[in-house]
Amino acid sequence: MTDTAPRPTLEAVAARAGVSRATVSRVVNGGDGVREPLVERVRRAVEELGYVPNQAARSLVTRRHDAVAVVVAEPETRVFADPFFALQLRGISKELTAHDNQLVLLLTEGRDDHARVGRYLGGGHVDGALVFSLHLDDPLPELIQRAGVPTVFGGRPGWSDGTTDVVYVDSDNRGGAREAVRHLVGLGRTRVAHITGALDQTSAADRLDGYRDVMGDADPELVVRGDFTPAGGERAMRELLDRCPDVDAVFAANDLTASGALRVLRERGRRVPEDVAVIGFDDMLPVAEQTDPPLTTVRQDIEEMGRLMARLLLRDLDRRNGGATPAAVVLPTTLIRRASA
Amino acid sequence: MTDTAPRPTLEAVAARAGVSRATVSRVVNGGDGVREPLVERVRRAVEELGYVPNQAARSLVTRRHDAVAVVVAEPETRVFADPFFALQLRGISKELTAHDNQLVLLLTEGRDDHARVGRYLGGGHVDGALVFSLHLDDPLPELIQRAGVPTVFGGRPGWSDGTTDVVYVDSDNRGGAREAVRHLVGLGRTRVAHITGALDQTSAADRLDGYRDVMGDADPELVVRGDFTPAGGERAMRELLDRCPDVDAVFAANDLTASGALRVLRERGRRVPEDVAVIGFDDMLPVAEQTDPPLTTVRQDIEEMGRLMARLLLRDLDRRNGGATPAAVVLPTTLIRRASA
DNA sequence: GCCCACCCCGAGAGCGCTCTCACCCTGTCC
DNA sequence: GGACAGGGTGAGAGCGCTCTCGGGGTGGGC
Repeated sequence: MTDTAPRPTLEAVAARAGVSRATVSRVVNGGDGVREPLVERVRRAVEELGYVPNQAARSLVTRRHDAVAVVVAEPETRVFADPFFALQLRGISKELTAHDNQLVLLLTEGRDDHARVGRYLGGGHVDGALVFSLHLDDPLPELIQRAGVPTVFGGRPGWSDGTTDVVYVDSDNRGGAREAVRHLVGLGRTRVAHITGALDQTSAADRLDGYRDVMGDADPELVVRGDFTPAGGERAMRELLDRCPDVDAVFAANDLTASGALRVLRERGRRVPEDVAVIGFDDMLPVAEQTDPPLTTVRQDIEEMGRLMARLLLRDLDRRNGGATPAAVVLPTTLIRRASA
Repeated sequence: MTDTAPRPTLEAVAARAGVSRATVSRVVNGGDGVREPLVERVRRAVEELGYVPNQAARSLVTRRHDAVAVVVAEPETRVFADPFFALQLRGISKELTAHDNQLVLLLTEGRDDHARVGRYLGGGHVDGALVFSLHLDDPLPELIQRAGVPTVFGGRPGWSDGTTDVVYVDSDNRGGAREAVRHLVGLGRTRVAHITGALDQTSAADRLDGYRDVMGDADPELVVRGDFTPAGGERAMRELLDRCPDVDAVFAANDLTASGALRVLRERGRRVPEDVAVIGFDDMLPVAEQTDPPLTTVRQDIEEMGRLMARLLLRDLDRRNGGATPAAVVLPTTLIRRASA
């Protein structure tokens, strides 16, 4: 079954078409500078023999791999608990295959893996890397920077405060948060609270900043730490109700957090949205649509983020071909109105 | 920043260590048959120069790539709506990196992509493939079979009815379903219904079979078609309540379906589990733990499935080294008791 | 003390491809 | 009609590695 039929080489195709290896190579790579009849003959020979170029041999001389690594630093399983990652991956995949690039997936498990990833990226197996760096103190980005591989980050890396020329794609967390909080205020709510995400992640910090942009530092009691999980949302909501029983709106750092908050509100007999309006973030469908009531939330186009990351990286790799130097991109968000606010 | 420092070659290391290329190669690949002092010298030279083998050059001669493709056929977004896929990927990744293999991810979008995948796999870029074949009529498996690449499937492929020697890893859908239904019967329920999954998938068919193993064909009215989605679960539950108002238990094909069913039950004023007991399948955490009441469900060790797939494939690739021919593996499931049944 | 076996190591031939360079052939201009 | 472009094609080198094979050194047995 697994008979290893010796795959035809360029040589074989050349022989069959009655031309030189060089000509076959030219045809296979686009056919520029080869006269039509010859092109045709070579094409036929390729077809008949079922020739497929040997990528290893090609890379050996071109020093290109047409492959990019996707690095997902994943100390916690959170990444896997939502479809965020999968959607982004999908966007990346689409864009990469559209440009005949392969996607090499690198999942890291704990610190020990960092060295391995660094070695791999430095090892010149891929032309570039797409990196999801979630935490402020993640040593991975630096390792990668050192490896000298062109890289695009998913989400603003914690250490990139305008100075360095790091390329990343992020959604407008701050702006989205502002819109959500403004919506709550527009509803006439005056005691608008915020349950934060894990603040060692830039997305959480940015959302908090957005909240503050609108609410100022009015009542610090209204800001409670969460951690992006439903359990964290429950805990925070309980604390909030104890501390500020008059709270009439909650902007949660993400939908998971919001779902936890909703549960506590119901448990304590607060009606949503009548007594307390709730807004989440992410528009994570299996959650946002299934909560009771369905969640008003801030949507980000996650798949587009992935696609964009890939596009920026490929552009960077093609820079020599006159492409512009890519810069960071921040995608807009949209408020999705459902029943909770 | 992206200075292309010419990476050191075997030649360079050899020169520095004062030995031949062959010796360096031997050391780099394990060091068998090289005397200790030399090994040491070479190691040092490698270290000092920061030598990393050129994978392309290596593959060119060994005809090995130490890379396997993971193919996810994904006509529908369902795959992405749950963490199933991500967990499996994680198991795969762990096992592969433990054996120094790379993971090349191939996501297919619609039928047109099949050809591309076939070409890629046939193109000898990877040593083997792990394929998630969800549907009975999926043409992908055949394409892959034809490509002659060693393959392990995730989930029993529809056409593999014992005859062919296809290798796959699946969980014991039928057995798990039996256990769930038996549990319901053990609770004293007599009108146990089943909301199926999308029956063009073997997992759904197997779960239905498991249900029938226990309930027989008693009352065909009690079996309603679902499609693995919450919406499908709602629809089916409504139909069920209309048709058989005396239903006192529901075994749903998965947790998403169960969550939809729960919503309808609450809406119609049926108490769970007092009036109607509900069991799901998958133990999909963000859903199963968040439903009201928390869902009793059948857990499968998804990450382990992934790990096992990778292990079987690697074993297959190593068969020449005396490893046994791998066969299909079916993993056990466990009933997780929460509040809904 | 000699021969043989065995173990290390180095030389060299490729793996399949790209790419430069030189050659040739056609056409054009004077 | 001859020289000169200029584009199309082929020859050949070389990318960095593995692996076979042969030579030389070492040790053991008689």
